[in-house]
Amino acid sequence: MSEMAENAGENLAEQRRDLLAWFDEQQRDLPWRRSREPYPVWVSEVMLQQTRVETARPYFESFIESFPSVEALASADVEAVLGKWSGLGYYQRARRLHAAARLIVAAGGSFPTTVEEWLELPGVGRYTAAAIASIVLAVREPAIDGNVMRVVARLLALKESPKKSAGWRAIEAKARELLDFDRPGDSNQAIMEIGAAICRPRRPRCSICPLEKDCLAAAAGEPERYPAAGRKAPVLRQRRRVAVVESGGSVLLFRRPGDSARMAGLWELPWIDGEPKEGSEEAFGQRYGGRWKVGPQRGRVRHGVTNRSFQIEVVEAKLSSDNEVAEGPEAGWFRRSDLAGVPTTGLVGKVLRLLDT
DNA sequence: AAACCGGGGCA
DNA sequence: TGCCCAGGTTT
Repeated sequence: MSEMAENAGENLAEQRRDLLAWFDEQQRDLPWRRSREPYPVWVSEVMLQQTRVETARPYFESFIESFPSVEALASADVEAVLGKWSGLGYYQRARRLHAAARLIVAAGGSFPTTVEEWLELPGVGRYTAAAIASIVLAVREPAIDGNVMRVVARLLALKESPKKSAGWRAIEAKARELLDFDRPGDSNQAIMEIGAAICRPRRPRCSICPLEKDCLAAAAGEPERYPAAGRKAPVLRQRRRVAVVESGGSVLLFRRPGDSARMAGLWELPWIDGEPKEGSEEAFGQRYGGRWKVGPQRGRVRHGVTNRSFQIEVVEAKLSSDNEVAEGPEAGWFRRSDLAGVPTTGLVGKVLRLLDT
């Protein structure tokens, strides 16, 4: 072995040690880190898809309490699962988690034992499969999420965008090198945690980073320059009017069709699209049935998803007769205090919170 | 590869 | 308001 290659190998071994030493000392106490059982690790990884740790934490504890095992999850009604997920967003994750639980139980109740088997489950992509397999099975597979992408792009001072295949391959190779041979799951979690706590998108705290001496971006004094930005899609703006119909302490919600492309089967507030103008009473009537009387505006909320931004006007409304809405989509009256276990869209909670203030 | 998924939190 | 987050799936 040449001297240079030998040094590189020693540096790598040192980086792995530094990473684990930092993790052993600084890792957060998170509920899903209390065991390495596949079920809680799997649930946590799905909840953490596109979701911050502190947001997911209370949902995880409540979810595990309601569905303590894969058997409990599989035998639960999908409605109950969605109800516990309500407020977390991206509800397809809950549907896929539930469907995967039924697949696992139907196949005998044992969890996958390889990355490839995990990948076959709905809702488990290459990130999640690698994360679970490294934590539960000690498989040496890099779990590359947005945090890892940023940390490694900075370590390498990577010129290419990680969203291009060349850039992504470079990140994957480096991330793999950083994994300990005995504790790859802790290595993966350590890089992610550094991304969240130290190697932040803006104002990274390089001086307390265990990898600072190995980081080319830090050495160049411009860590924020990485990762190289890809093309950003323009945000589409759209106006919407949402109606709150209250009667006897209950609010009127409608159920989205079960085969709907988005938010299938969730309960939502009645809405119509377009510029707010006269005539929206007819539009509500056409969409939901009944004769509508639209009252005063109660406020505005913004509801953004990925590359879409809804500007929503919240109005009060009344119906001349409750049973007239039976013509439209499935309708239901819900007491505000009972909504906790009901699978509603995120917007329902947002609008009702607005009315409380 | 790119679009889409119709979330949520924070500066 | 823009940006980011422990991404997955479809086209």
